[in-house]
Order: sequence, then structure tokens, then C-alpha cells
Amino acid sequence: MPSTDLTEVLQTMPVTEAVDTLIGWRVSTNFDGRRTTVMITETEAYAGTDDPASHTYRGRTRRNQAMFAGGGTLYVYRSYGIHWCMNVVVGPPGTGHAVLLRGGVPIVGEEVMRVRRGRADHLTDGPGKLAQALGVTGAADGTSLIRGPVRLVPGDLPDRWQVTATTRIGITKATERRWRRIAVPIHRSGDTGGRGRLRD
DNA sequence: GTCGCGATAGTCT
DNA sequence: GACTATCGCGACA
Repeated sequence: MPSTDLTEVLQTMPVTEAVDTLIGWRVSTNFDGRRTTVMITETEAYAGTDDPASHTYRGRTRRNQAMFAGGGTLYVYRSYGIHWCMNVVVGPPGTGHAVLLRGGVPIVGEEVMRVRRGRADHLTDGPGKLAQALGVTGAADGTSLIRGPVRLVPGDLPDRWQVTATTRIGITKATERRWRRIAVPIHRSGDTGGRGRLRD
């Protein structure tokens, strides 16, 4: 898919559809010549001024301006004063909709991720961990997901993975909306419990 | 495996 | 001054 079309797709797709579509896509970063890629396995939708749980519910602020920049933009914010979290902005400029990337599976650069995380396990199974493993910080807030250091690449889940819809996590408002998606490998008999790890 | 809890600082009221 | 789109660790099963 040409990149101009990708921007078009992200700017016209409803956020409630993007939360499904982005599952299985890849996020690839290149910082200081170190490339890392994950497959997205967990997402949450935040629907702008219609959504009390969204950072953009009360309109534009200094923090959330990237979320109003239009589909194809990366929105990065600091969570709990400690962690960075990444969002794919969706919809036309000014609408303030985005999909939070909550988790993924390492595809490329797993060793780099271990170094950045300072540990060998739980590399990308949470929004703060995912951003840290990919080397994403507030410096990348507002950059293009088509041309910037953090890029989005369409893709599909492998066979034998399935997606479930649940309520969102860690929020206190509009908790009834089932706007979270999580993909897990389907258990095969004889499988001793690998974490759904993939090869290149 | 699950549960509880403290750390920590930017953002908004 | 209060709240937070989280994480890691230790306790327990």
C-alpha cells in the first residue's frame, strides 16, 4: 500500500474500526541506527470529545495537540510520571481520535529491546514496556507514522491467532465501552506454552 | 499462576 | 492539590 494511501486510510477510518484493523500491523522504529519491529497484539480506542476517557475530551491542551493533528500522526504522552505510551492518531485533523498501542510481539531487534528494557522477559506486554522496548519517548510525539522514526506498516496476524474484545483498562470513565482488542495465539494440543513468539 | 501496593512527575483543576 | 490510558516486586497459592 503506497504511503499516501495509508494516510488516507488512517484519516478516513472510524477509530472503532481502527482498533480492530491495527491488530497484526507492525510498528518499526529506527533510532541511532538500531531497528526494532513489533507486531501489534493489543489496542484500545479513544474517541476524542465524545469519550470521557480520552485525553482530548476537554479539548486541545499542550499535551494532547498531536492527537488533533490527524490520522497518521504519532501521539506520545507520559503516564504516571514515569512511562511513555504510544498512540496512532486516527481520523481527520481536529477530531482528536487515537488508538493506544498496549502490547505487541517482538519481530526484529529483540536483543536491542532486552538492552533497553534491562531484562530478558516481558519486553513488550504493556503500553509503557512497548514504548521503552521500541525506544520511543516524548521526543517522537507529533511525528509522522509514515515518514518519521516510528513507522506503521500494514500486516496480518499469523494463522492460529484470535482477537477478543474487552473493556478498556486503567480508566475510570466510560468503562462500559468494549474498545480494547487483544490477540492471542490459539492453544494447540502438545504446545507447552510458548509466549506466542514469532520469527522473522 | 494471581493480588496488593508504592514509586513518581507531568498535567489539569 | 488531586489525579493518572503503569510497572515491578514481593507475598501467597
